Amino acid sequence: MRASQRARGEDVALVDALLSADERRRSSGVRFDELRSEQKALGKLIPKAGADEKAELLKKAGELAAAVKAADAEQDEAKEETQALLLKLGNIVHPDVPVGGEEDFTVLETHGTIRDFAAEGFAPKDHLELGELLGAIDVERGAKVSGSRFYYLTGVGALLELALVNAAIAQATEAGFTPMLTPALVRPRAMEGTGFLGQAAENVYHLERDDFYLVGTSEVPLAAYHMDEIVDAEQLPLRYAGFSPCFRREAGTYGKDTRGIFRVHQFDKVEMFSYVAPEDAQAEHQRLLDWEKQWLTGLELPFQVIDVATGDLGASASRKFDCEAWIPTQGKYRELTSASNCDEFQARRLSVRMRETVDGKQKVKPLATLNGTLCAVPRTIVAIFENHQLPDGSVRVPEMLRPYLGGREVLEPVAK
RNA sequence: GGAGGCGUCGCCUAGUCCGGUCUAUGGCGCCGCACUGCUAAUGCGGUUUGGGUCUUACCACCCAUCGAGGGUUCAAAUCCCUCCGCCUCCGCCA
Repeated sequence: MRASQRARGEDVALVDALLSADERRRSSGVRFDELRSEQKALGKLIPKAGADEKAELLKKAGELAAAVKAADAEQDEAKEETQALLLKLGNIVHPDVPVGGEEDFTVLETHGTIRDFAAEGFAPKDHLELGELLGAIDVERGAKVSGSRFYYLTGVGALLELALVNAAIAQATEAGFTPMLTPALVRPRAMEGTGFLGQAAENVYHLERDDFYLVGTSEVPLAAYHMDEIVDAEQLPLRYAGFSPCFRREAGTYGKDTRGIFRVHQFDKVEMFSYVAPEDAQAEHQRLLDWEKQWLTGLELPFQVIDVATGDLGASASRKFDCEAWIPTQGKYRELTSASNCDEFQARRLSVRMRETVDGKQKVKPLATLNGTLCAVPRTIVAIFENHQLPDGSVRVPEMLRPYLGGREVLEPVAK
């Protein structure tokens, strides 16, 4: 069930059931084809037949029709079972992924320098305290209006979000991504195909009356963008930078990260999404990670890159690299971005395929999809506030961001 | 929200009233070949997608596919139902 078990091959029973259901699907399909062929041949004779001959033929045709119907029903049933089993099966985990739970990740790289606040002679304030001093974050009214884990970004906080989003979209566009504004409400098929209705389902908002799901990331509408399409190999890679609100129920996180805006029910995010040939997926995964590193480096944040362990992978990723920024008041690295290689998992479920020519023959096969966070706004704000704070509660604006904030170099506390 | 129209194998399109002759028409585009200094033009042939059987491979054949799913029937692009999408008009609205 868990990814760590998948890695050790404990889904063997599921795979066996899947294979046998698929074989049943195939064999009943063959039988259906044969019966149908017979039926068609007989059907051609009927209009031409004489009166007495006709009665005989109609009787035979009636029997054949019943047999066809039965074979068809069996085929449908086997197909359904195959599909149901397939949807239960998680992606195959990359062999290099560390086995274990959330804490069993491997640190791949460390970047930047952690500030020594003691040496600087002051104790760092946490992001909420800073946010309130700057007039940037209002969680009290967020809770009044919408409940816990909701917030307002106000004044310079709102400007900072817009600056971050613009900077992120600019970087992605520069790298060749097509900017996309996506739907935040999707149909069940998009949600299921992307892999969010499995063990992640409890964290998804659902609008029962209209049977819409609120997306937790623009990965969903971007993955489903080419649903049921066949893409020419020459068009790959297709790269999209989506910007959308993200909604997460955060079930089972009571008491976790309750302060401030680190973990919230609604936030905005710029997400990178790639469609590539399967053989190019690993290289693309690395590229997505590189773009994330470029982004965090530009924001002058100290961070580490981890190889997420099997138990924390989710259903759709075969491998996941997270970039975790240092959060001074927590004394640890926390996830800011996440790059997943889904291989053909999502493409199979959403029926996105590629057409390539091999030895002069056209071949259609599933392609690979990958996604990576560029900027999840609230967490990025948390990291910027805490890492770039000054003794008086001001926050230094990283140089890269200044053009997007009207040249502002420092955010300063406002009088209450 | 109300009323009406529409959805055919890349694009356009015939066929749907009246079920079997649809193995889905024609044009455009595209691919191949021929012809021609080159190009163009012309002629001939090919050109939905998926699955399967057979095969070293090529080929050949079978089944499904006329927006999707169901139903009626010996037989459905064609008749009936549900759903999805698009268009027009009305209402409401940022």
